[in-house]
Amino acid sequence: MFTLDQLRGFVAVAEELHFGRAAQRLLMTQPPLSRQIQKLERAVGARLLDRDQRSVSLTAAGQAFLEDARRMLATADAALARARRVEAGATGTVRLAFTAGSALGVLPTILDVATRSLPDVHLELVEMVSIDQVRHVAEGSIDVGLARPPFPAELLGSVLVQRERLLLAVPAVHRWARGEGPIALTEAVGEPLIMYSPAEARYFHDLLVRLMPAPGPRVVHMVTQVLTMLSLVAAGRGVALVPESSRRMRLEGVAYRELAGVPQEPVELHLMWAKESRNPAMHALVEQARQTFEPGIPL
Amino acid sequence: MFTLDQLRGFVAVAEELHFGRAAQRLLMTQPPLSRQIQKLERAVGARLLDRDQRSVSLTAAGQAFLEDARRMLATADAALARARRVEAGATGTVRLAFTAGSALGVLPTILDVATRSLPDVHLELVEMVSIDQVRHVAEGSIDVGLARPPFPAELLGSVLVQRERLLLAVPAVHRWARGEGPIALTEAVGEPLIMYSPAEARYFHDLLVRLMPAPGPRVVHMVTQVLTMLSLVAAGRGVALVPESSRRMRLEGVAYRELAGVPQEPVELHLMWAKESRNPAMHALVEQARQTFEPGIPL
DNA sequence: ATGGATTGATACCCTGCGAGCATCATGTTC
DNA sequence: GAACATGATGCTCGCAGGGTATCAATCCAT
Repeated sequence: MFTLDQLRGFVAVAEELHFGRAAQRLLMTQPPLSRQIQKLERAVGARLLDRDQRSVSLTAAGQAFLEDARRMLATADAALARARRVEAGATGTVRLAFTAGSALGVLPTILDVATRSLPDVHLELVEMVSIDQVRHVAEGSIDVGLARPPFPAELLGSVLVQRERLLLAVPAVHRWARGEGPIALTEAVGEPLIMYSPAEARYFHDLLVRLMPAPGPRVVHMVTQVLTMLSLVAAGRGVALVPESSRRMRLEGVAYRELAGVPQEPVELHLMWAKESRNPAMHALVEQARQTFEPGIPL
Repeated sequence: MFTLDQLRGFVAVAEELHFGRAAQRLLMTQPPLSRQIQKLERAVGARLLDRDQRSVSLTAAGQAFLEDARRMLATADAALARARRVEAGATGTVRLAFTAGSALGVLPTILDVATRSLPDVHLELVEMVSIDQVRHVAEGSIDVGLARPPFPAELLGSVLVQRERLLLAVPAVHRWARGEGPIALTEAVGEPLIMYSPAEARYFHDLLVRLMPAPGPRVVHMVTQVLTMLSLVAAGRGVALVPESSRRMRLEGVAYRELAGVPQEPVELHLMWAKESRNPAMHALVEQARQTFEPGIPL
């Protein structure tokens, strides 16, 4: 088999059609170049150059081989550059998981930051609930997640990217739908409540259980998705506590009221990644996100 | 700069993920192989392999470089064969790219047509996803592609060679696996769905997004290859929508059902080439394909 | 805990590939 | 036919790269 140096020699001679000048261009003397070409022709098993003591020309086989040789050399250069860029984190692929809720809120910002500051990094998006994200990120099948706590801190790093209020969603036909101002949580628990499932939507479930005063509300449904929850509210099945960003869904038949008697912005969303991951593009993305969000979040 | 031998060494180690076995495969001992890789990494200027005393794995840069390395080695082999054929007086060569999916469907027919009507034209085959095909055909490093739309019409010509149905693939243990008759798409979206990646498998991704009714399915995985998709189905991770031809893979643990509520044959495959190419053998092949397929496709 | 097994990295040796220099063979030009 | 130009060949030598022996770190079984 031939070597890349032989290819470079061949391309130079094919372009100059002159061994001496080609050797000069390659910063070498003419004799080794001659032998390089001979060796290449033996390796290929075909005459590539016609040299008749006075001038050099390409054979048909040489013309065909020249194309391939140029292509190989170009690929070689490109491969170097590409590998270096990947290592520097300037290019590559990041697999990003997000919760359905974050698609309405902070995900567009993240995508914006990523495409602006890392234009050559390719993003693969997968929708996934928080606990599944934690598993996939820990396993390495996903690089970063937009998810809600808790995370196993020894494996995963995380940075807070969003805090938001909890609103009360009520049916449009409900007596509270037309009112103004906040409604006290103590008052709200008198209504039938649509609750989050403790398994798939553990974060919201636990958050609400912590906030609820002792007697506890009357739970009429347990669901996983905020969208399902709002559909049930619209159908008049009860009221629900939802993060403010879900208001952007603009669902027919649902009205929102502020809540009193709850912490100001209790709903957190984090960007989360495997600490020991060796995907430089992922680390670059996280760094960008950190710079964008970390100082900007009023705590 | 690196050498082809170093590339061969790297590819072997990347495939075996083990220096000893890779060295065995290359008919050499392990120490020089280790140094070959070190030298390659120095030449590239990036770590390509993570080796932690016990196991070897590819870095992100290594994954990117592996693709290029494989391409260079393949080009090297092809260049030898091509130069020899040209010297032997054989007429032309056509480099044909195909998607993994088309290998099961229309590719055999194309090969049949080509070898029957153009016996002296040599065909080089490369497997490649559609977007890569478009790039390579536009650049001229591939002559024709069997790919899915869209194509930039000002650069590339194309002709439809296949339309096929979309089937629902379900795990063999699923309750639908033993049934008969079509399943409505509206019913199917209730199941967890394995989806196509929007980047590498853009055609299928966009097609499914267009077909899906509003609430949207629960996407549990995003993959690029139909084979991966069917493996996940076989593993019981969810259901998938796949082109009918993939049925020929006969994967254990997967059952197929027809779909109702979708267009009859929504999956298209085209033969596609660079209009301004000067490869006569390529144009002859395209002409043959056009005659074979153009009238035969019932639209 | 401890000794053996596994695996990639190092030390050292040695062969041979390939570069340079000098020179040859052949063809062109005046 | 002499001077020149150009690619090929003979010879020498340095070093790239392969082999053997061995080390260092880790895993595993007892």
